[in-house]
Amino acid sequence: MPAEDTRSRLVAHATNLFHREGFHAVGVDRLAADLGISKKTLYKQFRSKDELLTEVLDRCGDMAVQDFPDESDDASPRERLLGVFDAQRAYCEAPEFSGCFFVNIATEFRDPSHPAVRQACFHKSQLHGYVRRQADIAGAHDSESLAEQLVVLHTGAADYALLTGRYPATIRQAVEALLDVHGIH
Amino acid sequence: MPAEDTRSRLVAHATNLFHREGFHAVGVDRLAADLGISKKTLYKQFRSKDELLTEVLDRCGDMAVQDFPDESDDASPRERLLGVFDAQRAYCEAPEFSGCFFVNIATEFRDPSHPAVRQACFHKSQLHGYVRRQADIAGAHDSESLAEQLVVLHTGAADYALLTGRYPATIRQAVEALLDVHGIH
DNA sequence: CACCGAGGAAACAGATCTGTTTCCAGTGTG
DNA sequence: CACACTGGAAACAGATCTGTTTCCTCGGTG
Repeated sequence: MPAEDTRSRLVAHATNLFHREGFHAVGVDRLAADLGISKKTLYKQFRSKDELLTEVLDRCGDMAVQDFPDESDDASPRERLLGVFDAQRAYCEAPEFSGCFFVNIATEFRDPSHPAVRQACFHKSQLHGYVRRQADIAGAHDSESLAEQLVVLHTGAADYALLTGRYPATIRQAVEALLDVHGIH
Repeated sequence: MPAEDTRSRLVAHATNLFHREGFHAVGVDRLAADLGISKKTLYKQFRSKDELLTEVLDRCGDMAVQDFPDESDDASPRERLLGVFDAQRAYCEAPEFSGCFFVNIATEFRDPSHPAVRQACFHKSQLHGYVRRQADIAGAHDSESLAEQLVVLHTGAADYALLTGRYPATIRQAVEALLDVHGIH
């Protein structure tokens, strides 16, 4: 098997396990065994487990943004913003859902200077920017506040789904109420 | 020093450290050393580190409810519900704030049957019940939905404060919008 | 066939944790 | 003083992790 395949299979599997069980809970022995390779091979691809995590975080950061509705389609800003939460709902209702990956990893590494925590902040800021752009297009009078409010709702909804096992059904109503208040129709 | 003092000092200190750095990141050696006692004494008070965590969680569960505005005072339900977020704001802006303790610990123990995770759910359900009671008193037409929405906002606000280092200033406006929608004036 | 390199299996080193045990110093009491 | 008890310091056992190394097997190539 080509080395690149081994590398990407490692990143993919590590993403799953780190997300579902946590970075510290998953040992490199298990990662290697699951993929039918030896630790020797793993450490030839990545200098350390931390380097593997960095690659995992980079990959997830890229993927998360793709879940936002395409800004070049012909939907209205309101529809796009509601679409963010529809996409999140689908994400949270998947059987393997286990919380926001970035928040989970950031909780494990409390140190704010750790790359994992910084990546989590960056992801939130990407959502923030997306909301602001949509709100500005729609002529909202305070897109900054709306963005903050929707980011809070977005984060809270994932937590709620994780703790209760059910995505909060009334989120959509709450989002619509906030969009109405900010004049986005 | 009386044994009871040692016990409660242990619980208090463990609460701080488990909250700020995580359960697994804080060893019993350090806990004992910080308090100037030996591990022997610690293990005479608690059979295991897990038993200490159980006591910590019980104590925090009791304390968290006390942060909700007293239901027997003469404030209106709307004022009480806004007061929940004012109290949270003060909590999040304290220098030692490091996220919702229950969510943090629950994230460490992914197993939903673990007492820590159950305690986290219980705490959220207590907030849910509080909101519902206030909403029902105020004659809301759908107190269940409002409770869900405010719990999501509440959880998300703590996450936001943890990740960004700043409590979301526009939460109050969002809460007021939702209260308005549900007919609570 | 002879050789060589890639990679698996597993031992190993070193660190770090929980929980136990040993030893000893200090203290209160007869 | 003699004795018993408390609790600190530290060694220890056993587990678990990361990362390294050793040994061996197997497949490709001259």
